[in-house]
Amino acid sequence: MSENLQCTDTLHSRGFRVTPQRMVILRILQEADTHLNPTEVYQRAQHAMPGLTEATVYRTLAFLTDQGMVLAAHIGSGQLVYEIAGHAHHHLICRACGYTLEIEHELLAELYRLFKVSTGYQIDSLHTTFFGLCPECQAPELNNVA
Amino acid sequence: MSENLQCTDTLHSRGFRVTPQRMVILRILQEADTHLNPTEVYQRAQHAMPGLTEATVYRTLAFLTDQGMVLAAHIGSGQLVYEIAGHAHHHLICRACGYTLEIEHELLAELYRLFKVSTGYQIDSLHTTFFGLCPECQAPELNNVA
DNA sequence: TTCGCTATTGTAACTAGTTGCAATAAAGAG
DNA sequence: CTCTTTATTGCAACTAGTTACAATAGCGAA
Repeated sequence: MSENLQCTDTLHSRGFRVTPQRMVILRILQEADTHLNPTEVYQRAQHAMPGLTEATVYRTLAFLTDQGMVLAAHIGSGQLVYEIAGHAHHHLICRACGYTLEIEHELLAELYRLFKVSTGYQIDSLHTTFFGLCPECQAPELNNVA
Repeated sequence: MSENLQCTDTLHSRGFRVTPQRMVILRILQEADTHLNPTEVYQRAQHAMPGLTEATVYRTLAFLTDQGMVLAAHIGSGQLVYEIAGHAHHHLICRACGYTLEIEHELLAELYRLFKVSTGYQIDSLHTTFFGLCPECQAPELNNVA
């Protein structure tokens, strides 16, 4: 609830409007414990607000991402998913079983400093995705000899 | 040319067919000095092979990516681009001007080792994209005081 | 070389995502 | 409370990307 109030203030102070559509979509992302793709957001929003269109969902997600209230990430080939902007974190996704692990941003902070020093680029990706194999899915390929 | 022969052998040895469509698309990616999106690949392919369809371009790019001959990367919101698989590298993209810098994989190797130790995940992303601000685009926001 | 198997392509219909524009409604002024 | 401004929405048409299925064509076998 307090998060919603905070978002309301932020929007007001930046000259944007607080609309029920935006509040519904923010609420959905806050209550989700994981990332959602636009269609999932749309489906959940239908319950709270049957008239809401998919175009508005796409536009609102992009808008909230621009405002830094929501983080967008790519998972798999082309799928964009969204998540409420909380603690900065990144994803390790197993490309075999799809299991997703969150890692703290602090693990990448040193890398970002290295980028800054060696290239001048100030990186601010807060939601980077890395693909690989989780421990379970490495096993069949490596340990089946014995 | 020798790269094409190598790809031919690889496809044969894995039981896949060597088709003119695949060769054309591989050639285009080899001759491009940068990454291309599917539409750009399609347009260039039209010259060499007018009958080629866009569906085949999408399918072939996904296929070549699966085979490890081509690398796919996300740039911007939802755009997937492709690049011939050569040296492993990653991208730093300026979200203000869009300028893209390549960085060697070696810079991320230590991070991957850290992932492996702390989570067990064996990361193999060879084409990760980081967003931020390039040195020129940082200037107006930071240095305009004096 | 010819044949047969089947991976691959092209077609066309489909789903996903975007955008222009008129209608609506948030929010400040009176 | 009412009016005015204009950001935002819904609609509908659009572009981008995917997929089912029949036709085509690699390529190994004879």
